Amino acid sequence: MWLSTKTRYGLKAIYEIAINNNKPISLNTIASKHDISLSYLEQIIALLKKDGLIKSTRGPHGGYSLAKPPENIYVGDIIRSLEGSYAPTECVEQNDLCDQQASCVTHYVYKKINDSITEVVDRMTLRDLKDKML
Amino acid sequence: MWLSTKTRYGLKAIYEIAINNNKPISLNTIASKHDISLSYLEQIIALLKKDGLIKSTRGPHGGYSLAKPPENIYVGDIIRSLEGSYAPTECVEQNDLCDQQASCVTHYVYKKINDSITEVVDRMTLRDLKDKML
DNA sequence: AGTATACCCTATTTTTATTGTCAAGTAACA
DNA sequence: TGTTACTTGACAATAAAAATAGGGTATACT
Repeated sequence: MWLSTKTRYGLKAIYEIAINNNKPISLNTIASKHDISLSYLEQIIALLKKDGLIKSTRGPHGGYSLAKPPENIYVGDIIRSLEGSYAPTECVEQNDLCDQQASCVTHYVYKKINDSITEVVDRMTLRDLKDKML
Repeated sequence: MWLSTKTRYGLKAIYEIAINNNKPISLNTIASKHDISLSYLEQIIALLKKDGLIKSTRGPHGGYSLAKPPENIYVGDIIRSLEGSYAPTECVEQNDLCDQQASCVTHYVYKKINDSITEVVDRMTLRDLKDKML
């Protein structure tokens, strides 16, 4: 299991935000529904906000809502925001780490894996997920 | 970076074994070539042996060689032997962990990712890697 | 027989990252 | 003007990964 709780909680959270249809939803609501500590959820949600995927409304009846239409928010964006990277190795995400990439057979394997994950997550949007569950 | 050094070192090692063409190669040779501690490499290689991917020859001129033809050894087998699992979440590898899989949108995402990795690693054999680098 | 080589096994330590908790704020709005 | 809710930063607990250490056993070649 290589996805951290940050990503797992965060993905659930942004999906909750998405299905709330533009009405702000409070972290308290999400935290109690999914049994996550509020403090921890605050840290997680801050990542998604920093990367411009969600926006916040303060005060009573405030909360979080999507910063753009769900069809423009890719699962890949969400995972990269929360997890940082889903690359199986550093040499795949950081090209200058090793100068033998061209002749490195293991790098070839890792790149194939990374590409196949990208293929999945950068084709899938929050709109797709919403539609799927209706 | 979610693949452990176990997998990274181990994959390099079994590839070295594979390109040595049935002649046993010692761990000392591999360890010094790739700058890995011998003790650590021993632990790693033991996993591959336990799972029947390589075999050992003791004594002088001994070492490790493939237990079967390279076209019958899949990269998926190697990674599963070394890493245990490449599933992004537990709920993907262990079905009885959560009873809401059918209606769980995040499970859907994780399963898609897992399937795409399987697609890559269970199509790739050590023969393919050898051929690629010739 | 003796010795060097190389595999074999288990325990322990070090290091690092994850997973949270806690506390003290700031902003918005009814 | 008080309540709701977001914001920030420090830090502790835990678990896993990464590596070290040190003993042993089998085998080939003098």
